Amino acid sequence: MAPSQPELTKGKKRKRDHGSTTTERVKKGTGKLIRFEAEAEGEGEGKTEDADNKDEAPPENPEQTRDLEPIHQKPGHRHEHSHKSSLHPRRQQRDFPKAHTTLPPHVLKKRDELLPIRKSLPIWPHVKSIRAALRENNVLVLTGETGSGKSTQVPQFLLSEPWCTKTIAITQPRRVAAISLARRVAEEMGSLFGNQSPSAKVGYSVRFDNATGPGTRIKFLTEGMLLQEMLRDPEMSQYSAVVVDEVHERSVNVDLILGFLRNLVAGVDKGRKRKTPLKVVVMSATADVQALVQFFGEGLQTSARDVEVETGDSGAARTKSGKPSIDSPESKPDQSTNSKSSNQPTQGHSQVSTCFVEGRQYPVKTVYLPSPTQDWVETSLKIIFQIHYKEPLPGDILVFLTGQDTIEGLEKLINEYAQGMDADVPKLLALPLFAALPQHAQQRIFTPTPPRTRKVILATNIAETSVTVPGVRYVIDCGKSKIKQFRNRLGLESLLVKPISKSAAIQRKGRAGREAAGQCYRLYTEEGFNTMEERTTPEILRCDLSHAILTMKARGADDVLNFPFLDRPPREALEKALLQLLHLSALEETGAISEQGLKMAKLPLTPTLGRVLVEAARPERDCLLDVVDIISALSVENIFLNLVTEERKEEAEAARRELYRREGDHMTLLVTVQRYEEERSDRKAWCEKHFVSHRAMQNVMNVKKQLLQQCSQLKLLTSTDKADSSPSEAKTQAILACILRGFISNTARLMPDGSYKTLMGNQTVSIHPSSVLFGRKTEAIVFSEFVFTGKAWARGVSAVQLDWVSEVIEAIM
DNA sequence: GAGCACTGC
Repeated sequence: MAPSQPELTKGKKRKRDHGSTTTERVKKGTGKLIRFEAEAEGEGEGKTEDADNKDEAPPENPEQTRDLEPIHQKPGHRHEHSHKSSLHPRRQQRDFPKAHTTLPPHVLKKRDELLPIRKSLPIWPHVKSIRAALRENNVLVLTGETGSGKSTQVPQFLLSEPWCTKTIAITQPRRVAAISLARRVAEEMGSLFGNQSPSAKVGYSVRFDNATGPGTRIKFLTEGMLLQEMLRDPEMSQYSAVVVDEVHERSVNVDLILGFLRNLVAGVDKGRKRKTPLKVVVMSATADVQALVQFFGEGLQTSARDVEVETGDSGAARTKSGKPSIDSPESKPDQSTNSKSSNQPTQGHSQVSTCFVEGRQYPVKTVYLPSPTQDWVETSLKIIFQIHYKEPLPGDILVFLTGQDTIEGLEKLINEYAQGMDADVPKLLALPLFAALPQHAQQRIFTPTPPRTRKVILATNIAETSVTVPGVRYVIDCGKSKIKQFRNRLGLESLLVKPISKSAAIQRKGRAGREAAGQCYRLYTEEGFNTMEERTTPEILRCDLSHAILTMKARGADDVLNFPFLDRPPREALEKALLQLLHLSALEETGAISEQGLKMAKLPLTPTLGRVLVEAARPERDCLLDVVDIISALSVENIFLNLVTEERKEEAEAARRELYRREGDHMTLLVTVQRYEEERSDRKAWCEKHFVSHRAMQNVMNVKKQLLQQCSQLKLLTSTDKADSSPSEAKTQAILACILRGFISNTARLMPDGSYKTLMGNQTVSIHPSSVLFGRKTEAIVFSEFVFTGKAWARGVSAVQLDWVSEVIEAIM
């Protein structure tokens, strides 16, 4: 039962990553960071802290970090940079606030407190080489492991550079990260934050929340936000540099950003050349340096060849021989920055620099199972109690499982077994953690552990990247996760339990070594580990590409088959998506983006939902406001609460009956949103009464507001349409026609045997039990979601007439 | 005839 202890580490004294004197500092620093991450999870975002000093401007001191003694210069003694101002009129134009006043004392104090922590970060000694690298070249690939400090320090290092006259953008995959990093950097710089004051130098931009001002020089934003900006301002004229962080996570958005940036720095975008070059820093945790360097290096070389052809410049000819630097960082651990352009001084800016920064991590011992198991719940249970009896407190346990059901199963078992423990054994506190859990329940992992208690956090993938659980010294990893996979042929998504990659396993293990030395129990054998894929398949290789391609077309990247992909999706997947966009009339027959397609690309919606919206704005449909309500409800998590017990389910059914519509789920959503809005006194109580999620409804209202704004910007909101509180028959038909136009590939007809078969593809589908049409028979259905979980399910279903469907199909084929 | 990893605009 007990997993074997690995012989390698047994009895051997574990070596720390650093000496004992620095350990204290490190611990202090780590602790701060974790508290700060935990705060960011909460509401309010601490915006009040500096609020009473709104008018006080911190000193502008661009030189401050240059000599590694940034903060020790007295405020007010700032350097004058008249030469810089005359060289860069843009800076004057932006009128970045100047420091005529002293800093608020508490802001100063905080800044000075943080300085020693900053200085102890592994990235701090690299400041000179990072700056030199970007003076020499326009692209830097920086590899920094967890805890290196790259996300907070790199933008600060670059701010004082002569080329940096505008703003630095730094992207994050998640909202919380963008917001909390911005707050941290503001504190470190002794600046106010966000839009507290026009002089605030650090800000962030995430959906529904833009906290930037005229003085913003460092701007943290989500990847999606940057992409939207890139559609509106193709040259990225407000930025001197773009830092792309967490590239190793390889979201579709990051892949698009990298492709666009490569074209931009290489100047291959037709007619798009910036006056001053854009500096690009690509930051990644794992050592994918070679692929990234090659990716940008090839682009630069192509452009250098173009220059040669155009100008006949003999100097440029030499670029051809200048290969991009492809040294792996591990091979040169003592040489922090590599650049191959030094031997070709005439060829500045045509190469890619690399930099490797070591991480900060305590050692973690790995323990494998002697033989494979299928029963993770049972095995986890044994290991949890084995750790609990054997290892001293403190030291919480983090268990990685695949989903809600296994988590709840294990939680129940732990609680049962824990009751049988002797009174002298410390208590065990099992805490589930998954995204669908209400916010307050998720917050429980951040509350201090009660005395003589060990926390056991039972988590999904959410704890791998999104949430940092404090206090963990033991990790149990089942080696699997649920992965979404798009099937091109069927056009449906499936969620499958699959083995994780080696890099994910290493990431999970690392969660045990954030605060002290730890242990990682892998519920698989060492051989099992060795057979795992090296890295997780990037999302772009396993998702529906229609949205990505629409974005590319909207940005003028017309030749999608030759787009610079870091990983090129199979031709079949690209063609499938192009065809889908053609059917949606987002593209012309020639493949060029249509006027309609451009509007769809600018909406924060999938192409299908975007198409529904655009259709609703047409005069003959004239139902935009109702459709916006439906789309808003479809854009958020399920607005109807999931009930567990049979009794509560029946209660909910009865309470919701007045909302249900026989036309299907879409009209039911419309009525629910309308009734919620009609409720003027207590919407929260209304939600509780109808078993509707209040949080989800608040999100619906946010999305609705944003969509209406964008509709008016895109000149879609010009109709005479009025939302009726009870849509007429004709209105209902118009609404369903719009839904059909977007989801024509998601239609099915009733077969004589009572099953449904899709009209395009002849696939059997079933109406999902969550639908109001579950168990009903109607001649045809249209559905907004098509998922495979053991069986093909249609979710978000409306009843339609077969001849409506045929009409649309004939029109587009 | 019964289900849902995680982000994000």
